[in-house]
Amino acid sequence: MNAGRTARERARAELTEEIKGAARRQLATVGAEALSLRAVSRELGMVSSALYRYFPSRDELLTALIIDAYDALGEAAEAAAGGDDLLAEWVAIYAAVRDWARAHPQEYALIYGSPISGYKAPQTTVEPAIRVPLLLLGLLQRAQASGRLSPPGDAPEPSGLLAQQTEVLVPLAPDVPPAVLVRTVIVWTQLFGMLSFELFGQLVGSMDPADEFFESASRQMAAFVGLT
Amino acid sequence: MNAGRTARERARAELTEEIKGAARRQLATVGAEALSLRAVSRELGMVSSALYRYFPSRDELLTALIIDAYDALGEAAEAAAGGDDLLAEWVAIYAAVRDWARAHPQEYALIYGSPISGYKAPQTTVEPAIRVPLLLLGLLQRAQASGRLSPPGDAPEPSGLLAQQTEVLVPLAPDVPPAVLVRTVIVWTQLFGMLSFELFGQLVGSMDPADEFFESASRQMAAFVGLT
DNA sequence: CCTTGTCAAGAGCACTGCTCTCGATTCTGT
DNA sequence: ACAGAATCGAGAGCAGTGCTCTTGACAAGG
Repeated sequence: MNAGRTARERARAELTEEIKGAARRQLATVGAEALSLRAVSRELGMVSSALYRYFPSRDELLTALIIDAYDALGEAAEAAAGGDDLLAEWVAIYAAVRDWARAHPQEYALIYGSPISGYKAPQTTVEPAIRVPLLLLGLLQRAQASGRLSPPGDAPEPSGLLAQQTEVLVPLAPDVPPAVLVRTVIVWTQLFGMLSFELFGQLVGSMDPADEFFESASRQMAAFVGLT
Repeated sequence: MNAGRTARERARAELTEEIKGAARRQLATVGAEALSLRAVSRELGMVSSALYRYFPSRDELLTALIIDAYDALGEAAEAAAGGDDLLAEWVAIYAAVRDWARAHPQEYALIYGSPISGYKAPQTTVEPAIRVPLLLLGLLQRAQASGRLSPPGDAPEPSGLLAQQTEVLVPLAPDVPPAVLVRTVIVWTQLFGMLSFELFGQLVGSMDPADEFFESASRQMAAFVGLT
């Protein structure tokens, strides 16, 4: 693990982690757009310009934080997977995603909120970003393999461009019928839409606190994709 | 309409609008968090401190823009309503919401993106914020009244706290059964989750462009709430 | 040992939101 | 019609920001 060769390299790796830690701590209190390199450097007892030895710009620091956040969320979700009851697993994944998001609202906003102005997400963020939908898709694939997936009869077959786009998802869950793949995307957008509404305050006054609504939604969405 | 009494008041109202216009224009290019009072004042050929005669702070300006955005979106959605075919109306509302959002991505991000750091939405934003869900709910109420609503049999009855929260929605659509009210909230979160994913780049690589996916989702969500 | 690369520090640039003061203008009550 | 009050834009200034460039100290490898 700690195979940093020279003392310099080890010191550099450690300091890089410390910077991210301080940045994450500040992120949690003031939010992403108010993240200040100078404040981070103050917390670490160094001068702001020294940070640029480790991150060439504020955006690069944000990118590192974004990737870390996607990975943390992905790990939290994957930790909730497993077990024999697929429906219980589905509901547990929903709950784990929500728990992580509520525990790290600013990091959630960083990855699912409005894009930072002038900031273009590099390709490296794509892979960690799709861990959760991939997890759901994998669950459905296992369900299909074990005969626990009953595609609802009213799920329309995708056609045209939509069918073409659905093709891309087939390798990820070869046995899941296309109609269910489309529904999985719908369900995926519903999950994070619901979460964003809760965290960003759109539900205040109606479904807040959203515990029971969230659980009900997770079960209804499971039924929607045919998971029983 | 233009009943500003004194010349001062008329000038003030006009300038207030001009400031919002310039701010909106800047918003569209640089985004919300990079909206600069000084840049707005420069565009208007005045000094930055003068803006504080019209908006006590940057946040107040943002609040005004937020309310305007909610209202613009609400109007766009309401303009798509009407007609005799309720299902077509439902799909048209979805399309209108999407069209507005894609035409005004920064204003959309302003209201449905991550909350601005340190900014607390005042109560005045609530009413314009719920115009779209209210529109959908009203449509379902009309559908129920004309017997066009067939609540799916598998829609679970809300219980406990969820049932209690659903009560709040009953006055808005008295004839719509509680199970459908819960589903309407689910559908509402799906709509804006899907839209946020498209606009914020989460769908790139899978369902982008999302035209066909969006239409399919709108129809499947209509069926989900029982609209035929 | 001694060159080479890396490091933190500091000064400085252009920008931000916001406050305060200062005259000038406009409105309002008499 | 005129005096006092309210409102206006302009300007200077404060504390903060991201970022760049230069300088001198230190460690790594030949």
